[in-house]
Amino acid sequence: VPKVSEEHKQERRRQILEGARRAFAEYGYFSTNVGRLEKAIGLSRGAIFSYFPTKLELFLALAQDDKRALGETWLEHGFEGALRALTTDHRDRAGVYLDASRLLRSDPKLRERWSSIAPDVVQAIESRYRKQRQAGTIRNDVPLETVGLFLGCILDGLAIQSGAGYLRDVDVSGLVELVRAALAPPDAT
Amino acid sequence: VPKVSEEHKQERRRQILEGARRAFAEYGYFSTNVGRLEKAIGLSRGAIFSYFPTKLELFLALAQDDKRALGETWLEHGFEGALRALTTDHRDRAGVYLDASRLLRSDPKLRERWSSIAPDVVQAIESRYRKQRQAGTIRNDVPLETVGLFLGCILDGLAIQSGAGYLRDVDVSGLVELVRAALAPPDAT
Amino acid sequence: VPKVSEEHKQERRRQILEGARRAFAEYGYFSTNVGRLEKAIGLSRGAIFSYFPTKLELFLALAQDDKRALGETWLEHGFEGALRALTTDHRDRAGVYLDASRLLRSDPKLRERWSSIAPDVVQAIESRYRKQRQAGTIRNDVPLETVGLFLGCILDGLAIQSGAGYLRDVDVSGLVELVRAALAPPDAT
Amino acid sequence: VPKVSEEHKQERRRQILEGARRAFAEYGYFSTNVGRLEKAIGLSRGAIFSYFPTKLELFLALAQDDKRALGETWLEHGFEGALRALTTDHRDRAGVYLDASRLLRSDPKLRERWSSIAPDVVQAIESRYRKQRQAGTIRNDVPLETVGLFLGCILDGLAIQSGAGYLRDVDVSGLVELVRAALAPPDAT
DNA sequence: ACTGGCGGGACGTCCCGTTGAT
DNA sequence: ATCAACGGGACGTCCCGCCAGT
Repeated sequence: VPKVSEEHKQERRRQILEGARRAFAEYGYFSTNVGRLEKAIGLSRGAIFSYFPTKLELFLALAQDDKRALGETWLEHGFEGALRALTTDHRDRAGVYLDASRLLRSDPKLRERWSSIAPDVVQAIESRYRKQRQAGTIRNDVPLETVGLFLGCILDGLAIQSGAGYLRDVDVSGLVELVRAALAPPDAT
Repeated sequence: VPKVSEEHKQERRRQILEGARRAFAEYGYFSTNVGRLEKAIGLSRGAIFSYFPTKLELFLALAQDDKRALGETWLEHGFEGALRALTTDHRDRAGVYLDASRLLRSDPKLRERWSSIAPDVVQAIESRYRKQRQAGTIRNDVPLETVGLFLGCILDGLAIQSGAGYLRDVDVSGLVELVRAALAPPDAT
Repeated sequence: VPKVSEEHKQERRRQILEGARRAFAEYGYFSTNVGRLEKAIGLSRGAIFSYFPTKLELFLALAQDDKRALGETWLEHGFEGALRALTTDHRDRAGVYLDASRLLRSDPKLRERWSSIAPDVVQAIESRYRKQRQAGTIRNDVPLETVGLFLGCILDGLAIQSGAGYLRDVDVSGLVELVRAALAPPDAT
Repeated sequence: VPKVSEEHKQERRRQILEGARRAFAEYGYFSTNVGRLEKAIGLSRGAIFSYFPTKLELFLALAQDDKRALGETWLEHGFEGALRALTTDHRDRAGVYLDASRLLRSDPKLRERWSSIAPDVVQAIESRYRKQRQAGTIRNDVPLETVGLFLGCILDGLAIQSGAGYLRDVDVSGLVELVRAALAPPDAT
């Protein structure tokens, strides 16, 4: 018989993830020591490490959530919506995402793990663009892969630039217009 | 009377920076410990830290060099050249650049320092796009700032994606074509 | 809910201070590295530095205790008692005291901190000698300050000499007699 | 054939010792790193270490000089002269002396070495007090050794106290009077 | 004779994850 | 379930002394 309800555990888990996101976003993965996690989360080491075995696992769980969340935002509100989210609600997520990207560079095992996150969402996005391409909504003279690379660059690049600090009011609308123009079929006058 | 010639010191400095770049690119700033620096550089702690007071200063000197180098490549070989460089010769630079971006997020003092690097190159690039905009080579219905944001996103984004590892042969040509289309004047049929 | 009782913590604190005193007395402040502290205390770095933030703070806490303890011995057993204690029970304290004196020379901030230790005891000692001076028990043709300087020199000097090692059996009785003669009223035949 | 004269070498040696004294007095033995020595002396590592094999040997040579110098001052100007010198010209020497005392505590080999310094001067001082004792100038109801302990305590104690900083104008005259009274024959009315 | 680049050991501190106590 | 004391490894930096170079 569990002492606490399953809901309680889920609630605690959420509390830990939320606090951890704030800490990781503010200090970065490596500069976030356990003391800072404790403070940001409001629980002690023991509690935190009973939900996640290591600091890295906690971080990865977070990054995983974020990757899925960003993908779902993209699906639900379109690319523009994803961009806007990056500069508003998901700002902290962008920090985590950046750290994750950096960790991925160095560790092939992590890369594998990363690519297996939320495959359904990734495929849904891909299939949407494939359809748009076939329907002629977006140009089809560049490979679909390149379109993905392009959009990924914009997303990731915005994550970096929005964190640089000198971008208070990012002109997302302008950016979206440029992206639209880039992907518009050539004959669209 | 100095023990070694000035040239020798410059040579050593270059040796240290080159080795450090390899190490930082492979492991990331935080996971590059001094032992790895020693091994990658081929010198001892004593030598390394007689040229740079701290690991951070060494890293920043590197990032500074890279920011300028990328800017100069951009000036000399155009945006496409800069993109290609990122995926070929400058690949290691991209890793350093990514780490720098992450460090910048957390530290306002570093941000200030970063923005004061190579202002001449930055201004030269800006003025070039301003002229192109006035000449009608690129569209003028979006602010110059937004063009900068767009190009910056592509560059930074490519830096992230090229390091992710699953991009062996990046379709830079396709990417360039999309960028061209994005910036082309609307009436260019 | 704390894991261990308050008593346990006090006990641990005492254990650390006692071990640290042995180590500092034997090797001196600077030659007492953390490994020696661990060995002398019987706890690990983690434990020690969870009670005292730095080696210096640990040392200062110790010196503070000692200054107060010596003063209280002086009050309770008189100057002779303090002298005897220095050569017997407080021998380790003398070593710590000597190191503290040396540290104080170089650092004004430490000096200030030092002078604010156990002011009640210091004042009690002062007032005792003031009364003795007024009562004619000790000579009053030298300023009270000079008496303090004199006694302080004897105490500090004995701390040095007793540690020099070549003084196994210090003639404290003779020393006390000389001190008595020095302070006796001139007309006391 | 030596390139430089013997005088030059002696001069250099003196320069090194003088600079080193300033540095050691200001920072203490352990906090005086070689960089500070270089600055205080005006020579580089290489030069310094060609005259003294290690930092410790340089320090000991200094302390040795100081012990002899203080003894000679004592012989020449009496105990009062030695006391006054400690608070004026020899102030820096006091710092070195204190460090030496601390080092001696921990190292028996150093102790032996220390006690073999300037035996002639030490014996001259001893014999002077032996004569005074026999002549009845100072009391003879305490062992000569105790007199030595007493005077040593005063000297060492003053070295400590004069460095504490809160003693700007030390009442040496008063101190001397107390010492005189302590050693005066009992029947001296 | 003198300089200072350099090797490499040692230091104090930090920090993660475990464990025993509540 | 939660806490915080604790172990012990690893880190960046400092620093001494050597010796190659002028």
